[in-house]
Amino acid sequence: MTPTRRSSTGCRCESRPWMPPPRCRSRRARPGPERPPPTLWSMTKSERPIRVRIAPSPTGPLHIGTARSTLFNYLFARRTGGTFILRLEDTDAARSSIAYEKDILDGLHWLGLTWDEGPEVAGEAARGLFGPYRQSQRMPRYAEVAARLLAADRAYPCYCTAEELEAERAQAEAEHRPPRYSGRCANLTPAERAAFQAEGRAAALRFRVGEGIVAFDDIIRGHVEIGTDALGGDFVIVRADGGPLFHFTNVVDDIAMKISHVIRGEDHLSNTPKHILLFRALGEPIPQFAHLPLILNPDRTKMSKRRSQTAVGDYIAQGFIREALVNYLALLGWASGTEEEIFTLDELVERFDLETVHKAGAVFDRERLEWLNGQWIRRIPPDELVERLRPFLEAEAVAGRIDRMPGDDEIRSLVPMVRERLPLLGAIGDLVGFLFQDEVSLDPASLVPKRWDAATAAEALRAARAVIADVGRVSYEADEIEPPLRRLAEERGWKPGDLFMAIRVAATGRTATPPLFDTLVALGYERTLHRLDRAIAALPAQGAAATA
RNA sequence: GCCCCCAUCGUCUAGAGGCCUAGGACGCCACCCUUUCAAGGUGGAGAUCACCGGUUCGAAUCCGGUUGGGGGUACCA
Repeated sequence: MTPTRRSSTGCRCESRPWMPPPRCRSRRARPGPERPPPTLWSMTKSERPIRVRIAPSPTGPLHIGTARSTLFNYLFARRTGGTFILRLEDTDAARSSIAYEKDILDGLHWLGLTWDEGPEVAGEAARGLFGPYRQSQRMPRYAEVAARLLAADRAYPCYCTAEELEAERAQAEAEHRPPRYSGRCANLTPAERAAFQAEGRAAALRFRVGEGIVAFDDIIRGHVEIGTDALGGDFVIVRADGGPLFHFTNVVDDIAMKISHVIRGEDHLSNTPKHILLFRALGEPIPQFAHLPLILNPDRTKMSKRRSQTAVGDYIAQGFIREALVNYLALLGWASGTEEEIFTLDELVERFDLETVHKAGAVFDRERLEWLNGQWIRRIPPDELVERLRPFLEAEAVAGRIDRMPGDDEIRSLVPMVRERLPLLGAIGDLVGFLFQDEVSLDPASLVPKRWDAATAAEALRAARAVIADVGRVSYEADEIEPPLRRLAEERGWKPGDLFMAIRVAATGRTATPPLFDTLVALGYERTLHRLDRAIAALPAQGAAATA
């Protein structure tokens, strides 16, 4: 066993003779130019090549937690030069669907997390020497391994029915005993087995757990020991209908795919002894384990659809971008140790260290994600942002919230004024949708700035209309519009802000918009005049008389 | 119930026995910038490091216990 940071001395430096002895410091605390090889290597120096996997089950859309596990596996693989494998656990035919499978694969591709072996790689055909990479195609293998376990008496047929087991469980519950399989079928004689079979009972296959304590050194959690008596008795590895079960398929596949490190959620920590027992029974090397902290609902329970938005697809649909989601997910449970926190995927690969993953669960904080998303939107090159924005504008058009779809040049011209104002790409319609609507609805009350009355507003809009008309279509630029309007305000003794607000509401129907003059230019000369006319008409007609 | 894991501002975290009167970020508040909204800048509030003991000259950090939280406990994954 390689030492972990929770080894008996509590000091990781003992395995690193290059460290000066008196001061025990991590490479993060003192990242000198001559820094030693990352501790990663000492953790993974086993002879086995590094091979990690993510094994999603297509029984639902891509979950945030799966995305995070995938990311950590990916970072570890890329950091160490290992191989990253994707395999589909699609044995649960009743709940699995091809649509979910597509959602998961698409989502992972969208995040930019590439794998080296899998049922499809980068959208191309299956690749890898250890396939098939979908469980539904591995049945012969499970049957073969199950037969081996049976032949070696490491597993035995169990004829108990679901009802019988349920009764046992209820009994245990009533007597306040931990639920546990009694082992009724553990030592059946051949005659007894024959009798059950004659009854027409189908047998499930149970694995003999045995006695003792299973210990392992988790890369993140340190030394863990669990007594086999806490495992609930001999567990089923193949159902009576022949379907192999999770713990079993998982181990069989990890063996077949030569997985060296199992990096997964903490919810599997308690199941790990079962897996280790299986590896042992099959005489196979046991991989290193790293159990990641869970992502939590605001009430600190395991993140669930009930209490949180868990589908990656929903985040995509709202306009979160991959850079932000990847960045955010990496920071849930891991920190670089520096004060930087904006990282690209490649930068994460350079800095990631499985050993410094935090141990406690982390509440998913959407506001922080949105902030990061805004940071990333501002960093995207303008042309790229046009590409990313287009689908969201198309969605606005389809939904009938805008009346025409702007061309790429038009979107491109909007970029400077929207990129600082978008927490989400999906906010684009709300931000500048008024540019692409034929008419905007006007609330006469909001047309009148606080310090003004309706008459002043009407008069100001008429004057502003004249000034803008005077600028003319040809020189209709922000720099041409602003000075004469400021002059107008000065001449009439109006606060520029009030004048501009009246124009803003008249032209856009809103009190909050991107900078006014750029907005008017984006709107266009004719449309601006038209909207000013409509606004003037919307104000009380006698307003003009009152000011006279 | 039993087993396992965990515990630093509301949230994400830094912290590896003296550098900690605990740092950063999100969010919140104020101010600056400013035509609105953002963005950006500056400042502020916000953590008796869950609690109690112990080890030590010295503990957020090491040890034990308590409490609290979470996860697991299927012929689900």
